[in-house]
Amino acid sequence: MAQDKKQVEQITDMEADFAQWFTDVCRKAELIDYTSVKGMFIYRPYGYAIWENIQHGLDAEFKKTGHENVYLPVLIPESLLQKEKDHVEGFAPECAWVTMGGDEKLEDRLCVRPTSETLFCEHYSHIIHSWRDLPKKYNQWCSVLRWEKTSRPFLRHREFLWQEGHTMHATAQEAREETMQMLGIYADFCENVLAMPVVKGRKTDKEKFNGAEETYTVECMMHDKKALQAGTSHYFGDGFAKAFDITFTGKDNQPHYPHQTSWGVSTRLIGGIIMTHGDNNGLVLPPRIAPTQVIIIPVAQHKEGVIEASRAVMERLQKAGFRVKMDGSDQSPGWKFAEYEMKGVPLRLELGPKDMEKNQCVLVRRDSGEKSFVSLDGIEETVAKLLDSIHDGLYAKALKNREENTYPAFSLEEAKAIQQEKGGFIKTMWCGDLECELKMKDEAGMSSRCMPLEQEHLGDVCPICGKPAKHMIYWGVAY
RNA sequence: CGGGGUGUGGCGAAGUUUGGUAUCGCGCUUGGUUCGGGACCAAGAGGCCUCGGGUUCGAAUCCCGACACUCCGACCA
Repeated sequence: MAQDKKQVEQITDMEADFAQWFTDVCRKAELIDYTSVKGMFIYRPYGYAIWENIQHGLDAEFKKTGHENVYLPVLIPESLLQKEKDHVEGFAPECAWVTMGGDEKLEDRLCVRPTSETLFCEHYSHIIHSWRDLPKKYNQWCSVLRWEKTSRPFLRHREFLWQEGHTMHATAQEAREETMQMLGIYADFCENVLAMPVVKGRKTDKEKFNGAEETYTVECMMHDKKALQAGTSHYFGDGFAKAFDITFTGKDNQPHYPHQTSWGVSTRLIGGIIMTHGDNNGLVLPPRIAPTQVIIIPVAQHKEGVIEASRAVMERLQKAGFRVKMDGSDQSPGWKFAEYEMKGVPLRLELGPKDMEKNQCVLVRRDSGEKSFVSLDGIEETVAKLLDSIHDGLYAKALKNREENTYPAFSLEEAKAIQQEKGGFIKTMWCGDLECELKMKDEAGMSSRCMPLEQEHLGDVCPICGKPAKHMIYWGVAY
């Protein structure tokens, strides 16, 4: 069945209204529900299951690289938050405050954590004394609160789920290596598990994290050509250590400040998955993250043996390690086809009386709609191959979208024209001055995305001011 | 935070201009027939019309206010 044919009428076409399409998918695929508090969303079982799979995958990578999970409190005293000047300036405007305990007013009001650098620093100041105590490589899975003015499912919540890694190292070099290692883990995860190609790069001073020396990012292009920052990794130097008075005694018996990193990804990744792979029939999930990889639909299930045969196939596939479900409800087959397409299940397996006679089943890919009749002998291998092929196809399609919508520009006018006519990423040279960055924002409506680690030489001068260029940089409209 | 739009059973809407018993489609429940692309027939259940004030004999409808959703900006690692 051709995939360009729209089969789910409940979802707005993405070409007609991308924002409405996104909201429709979030709701119709049963990922999310709204609550009576603005910007606060319920992750429904299917949506939360995607997050759990992200957690399992990333957590395993964190553990492999020597990180330990911890849990810190949800409340931060204002006095603690204020110790690092840039940090408090960045976050104070979007903090939610606890000012009452029961019916008593609190002397030092408490901020609901927007991020936990300050708490980690306080804790590290207690437990780091000697070079033998380093490195400390902690990670926390939790939710954070930011009082955003506008909110959208997955992309901007007032409360969202994330992980925040916070590490302390004896040397700057080791901390820098950690920063880059974690950026690499995020990039690999996005590409190999979520099928989302990324651009790895460094943020400009304007865009970097408040209090960081350097911020690195993995940037993705969504289907509507807008940019989404999928993950971020910061090198802090010893700025926080100084502000929080964290010192250790080195092998030289002298006091030293440790060097710090932090890094995180959030449930925004789910928004990225939706906007990278989704189509007009709804969600399209990359197989390695899909809560259900194969949905089995028994056809004419009242006929003798159909349910039993379907269940047998399900059990075989489950035994082979796939996440498989069978829908034996009394909805019509057509209803079920539409339902699981909307929910983005990568592979549908149909099994009816005709198939049973021939010892076969029907497999339908969610990404292309391609249908094949395959033998039940060796079904495990067939499914494995198809799921890998779907992953590769999704990745290739997303990469093609990014490549076809990335343009070099050699003047501000050209950048502006490309942005207005085509959108997408624009790459230029850049002198490094904030003034030029602001000009690009004001005149072309684009913010800097990153200075990619893989630099290209597009020229010698900054196209905005004409001064000598220091970097190649990506620009775009971002979520 | 500024500007626009919207708020009526679970969902989508009509009704608001011109105040007078709450409508439709889908979904839901039960029974039956169906079953390879959102099946059909029959009988049912379900509504503080977002919330709070006001005007009126009477408000979904008019007036004032609040809240939420949504779009465009600003802001936002």
